[in-house]
Amino acid sequence: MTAPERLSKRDAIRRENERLILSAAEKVFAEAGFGGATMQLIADMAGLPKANLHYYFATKEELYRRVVQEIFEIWLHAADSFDNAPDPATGIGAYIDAKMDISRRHPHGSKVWASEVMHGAPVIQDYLETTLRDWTEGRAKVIEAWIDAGLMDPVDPRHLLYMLWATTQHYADFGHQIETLNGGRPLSDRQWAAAKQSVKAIILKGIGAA
Amino acid sequence: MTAPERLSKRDAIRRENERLILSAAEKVFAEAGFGGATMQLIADMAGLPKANLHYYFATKEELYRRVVQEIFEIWLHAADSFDNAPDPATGIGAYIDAKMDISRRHPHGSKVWASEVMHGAPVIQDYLETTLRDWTEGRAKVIEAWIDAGLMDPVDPRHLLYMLWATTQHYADFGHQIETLNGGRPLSDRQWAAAKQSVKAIILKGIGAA
DNA sequence: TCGTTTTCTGACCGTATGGTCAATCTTGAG
DNA sequence: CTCAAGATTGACCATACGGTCAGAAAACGA
Repeated sequence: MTAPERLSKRDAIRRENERLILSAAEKVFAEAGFGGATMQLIADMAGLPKANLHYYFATKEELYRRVVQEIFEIWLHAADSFDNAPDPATGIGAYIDAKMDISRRHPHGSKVWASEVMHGAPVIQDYLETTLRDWTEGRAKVIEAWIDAGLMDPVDPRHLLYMLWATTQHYADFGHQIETLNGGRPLSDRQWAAAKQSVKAIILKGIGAA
Repeated sequence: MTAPERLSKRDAIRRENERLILSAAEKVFAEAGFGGATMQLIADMAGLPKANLHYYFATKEELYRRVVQEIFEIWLHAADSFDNAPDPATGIGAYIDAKMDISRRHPHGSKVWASEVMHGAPVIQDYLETTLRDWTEGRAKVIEAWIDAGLMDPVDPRHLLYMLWATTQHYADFGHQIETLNGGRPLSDRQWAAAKQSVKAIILKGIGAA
C-alpha cells in the first residue's frame, strides 16, 4: 500500500468504474464463459449503461483480456511462497496454502483462467509460452535441487507441479460440484482448513517430505 | 458387442448421422463452450446442413445435454475399477489408470463436463444431486472400510476423491497448458505412462497404501 | 408399382448481440 | 467565469444466431 494518493475526481471516477467493470466482468465471464457473457449483463451487474463499458474498454475481448491478466498476476504471486524455502515441506506446504486461499477468495478468476486454457488459450497463449514456461522451469529446478539434496523422493517435478495446480484449483473450478456433494452448502472455515490439511498431508507424505 | 444387427438403411443412416453430429458437437462445445458454440459450426464439422441438425436434435440445449450425458456415462464406468478391489493400492491404482485413459481418449468430453460444472451445472444439476452423490457416498464407504481395516492412513475420503478427480482430469482439461509446457508437443506414450506412474506413486504413498 | 413415412435442405424470420455515435453533462486548469 | 477535455448515455445499426418450414428426395412396406 502506498500512501493515499491525492486523486483528482476524474482519476477517482475512472479508477472506481474500471474496478466496478472488471469485477462484474470477472463474475459474468466465470459464470457464462466468454461466448455466453454479454456486455449488457456485465453492464447491468456493474450498474452502468452498456455504452459506458465501451468507453472504458473498447471491445469485449479487451475487457476479457484484462480479467485474465489480473488473475494470472495473482496466480504468479503465490509462487513467492516457493522461493527461499529451506525444504520441500515448507515451500510446497506454503504454496498449497497460498493456492488454496486463492481458490477460496478468487473463485471467479480461477474459473476464467481455467476456461481460457481449456479453450486453447486463444488470448493468453503468449503468456503460457513465456512467463509460465519460465516460471515452471524455475520451480522445477528448485524441486530438483531438493531431490538432489535428499530432502524428498525423486519425482518428476513437472508432474508434481501439475498435481499441485490441479488439486488446489479444483476447489475453485469445481466448487459447485463440491458444494453440491456437501449438501448444497459452501465449505465452512473448518472444512476449508481440513481440505488444506488433507492435500498437504497426502502430497507431502507422497513425495517423502513429510 | 451384440451380434451385428440387421439394420434397415434408415436406422443405419440415423445412427451414423447422430454419431457424426454428437462427435462434432463434443469437439465444438469443448473448444468454444456452450455459448461460443454455434449450430452452424457443428453442422460444418459434421458435414451436414444446419437444418439437418435440427431434424435430429430439436434445440442446441438438447444436443448439448446428450453430449454431457455421454461423457458422464463413461466417467461413471471408470468406477468399476474401484469395486471388488482387495486393497487401496489395487482399487485406487486401477481407478487412476482408468481416469487417466479417459483423459487421454476423451479430452473433449472431459472439457465439456468441466465447463458444465464450472458454470454451475445448469443442465445436469439433477445428476450431481442423485447419481453422483450416491456414487460418491458409496466409494467413501469403501475407503472408510479400507481405513478401518488398517490398509491405509485415515484420510478424509471426500478430499481424497477430489484429489483423484482433480489430478486425473487436469491432464484433459489443462491439456493445452501441459502441451505448451512440453514444448508444444502432445505427451508421448512414454510421457503418459510416466504421468500415470507419478500420480499413482505420490497418491498411494501419500495415503499410506504403497 | 404405388402410397406412405422418413429424411433432407435452401430459404427464411425474429431476436439478441457487439459496437457506434452524436448530443449532453461534468470537471478542472487558467 | 470560461471553455477545452473528459465522461456519460439513449438511440441506433449491421450482423449473426437459433430455430422454422414447406417442399423435394429417398426409403420402405404391401
